[in-house]
Amino acid sequence: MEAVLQTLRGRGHRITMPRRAVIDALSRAEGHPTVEQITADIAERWPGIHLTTVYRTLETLAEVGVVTHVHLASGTAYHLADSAGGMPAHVHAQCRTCHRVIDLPDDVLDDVRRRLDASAGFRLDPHHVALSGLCRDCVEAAVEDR
Amino acid sequence: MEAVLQTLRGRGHRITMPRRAVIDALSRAEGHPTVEQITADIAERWPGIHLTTVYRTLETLAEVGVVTHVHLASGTAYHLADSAGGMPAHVHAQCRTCHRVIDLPDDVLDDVRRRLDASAGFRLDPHHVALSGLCRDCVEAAVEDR
DNA sequence: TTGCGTGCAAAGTGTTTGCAGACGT
DNA sequence: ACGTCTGCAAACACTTTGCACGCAA
Repeated sequence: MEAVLQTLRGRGHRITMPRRAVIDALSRAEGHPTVEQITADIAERWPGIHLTTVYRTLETLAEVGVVTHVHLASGTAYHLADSAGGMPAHVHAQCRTCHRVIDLPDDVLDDVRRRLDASAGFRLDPHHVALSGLCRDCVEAAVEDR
Repeated sequence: MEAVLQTLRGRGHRITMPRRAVIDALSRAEGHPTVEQITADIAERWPGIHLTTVYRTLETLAEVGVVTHVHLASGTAYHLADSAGGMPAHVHAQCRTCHRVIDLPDDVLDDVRRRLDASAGFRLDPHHVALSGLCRDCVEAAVEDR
């Protein structure tokens, strides 16, 4: 938390209540909160922080490199970067039925990445979008439905 | 085209001008058009077809299984399904700089899929979202910028 | 003739922008 | 005191919905 604030200040940004609030929310968040969820979480302890401000704050934090975002089928989710005390980098997968996000080992796409680079010159960024599919529970639920 | 119309009719749907127009647009489309692009393309030859109708038509065609969609970072793109005379199924990758969509062999994610199924019970759907990264041209452009 | 499908308008989402005032430095 | 940040309202892009009419079957 303090380290993140220092990074911010070092880059010429100011330390404000909304920024503390967002960083706080991200650091205590379990999974991969959306802007909506972050704002809701903040609202309980730091009332009056506007949704717009959360968007702008996340943008600033991303620019400075302390937050990362993933594109999910259901929207965009944020979390603290590894270097800022968040989870180590990992690949995301999302269930297209229940929308649960599953964290995968960071190297699951390494082979694919090598292959795409070699064959098409395409530099895969494994963290930027979530893979899509069905989680175990939803597969089982689908089977029971028959 | 005719085959697709038959499928539609067989499922109890009616054959209408907008539906012909959308199928026509999809079958002559080069890449992975968005709803916007499909509508624009249609507008030239079949004026007066409303954006709303294109959305609804695509929904119907998807329900019947003749069109497929991919979630790109920049929106949703559609194309005819393999079984409806479209391209064979393939994996998509999109450049996060120029937004170009690159088609990849359908099997690039097979290993990953097997691994996710075995380790987490997650059934990957390789076609539903596009992988993200940088295409060759944009990698080179980035290097030149230094 | 029946009722599905369409055009149009309007409402919904999720995100961004413009502006005046508040506040960190 | 300066200039960045914030709250608010409004604009925005994309997608969905309600409704009355028109047309496929």
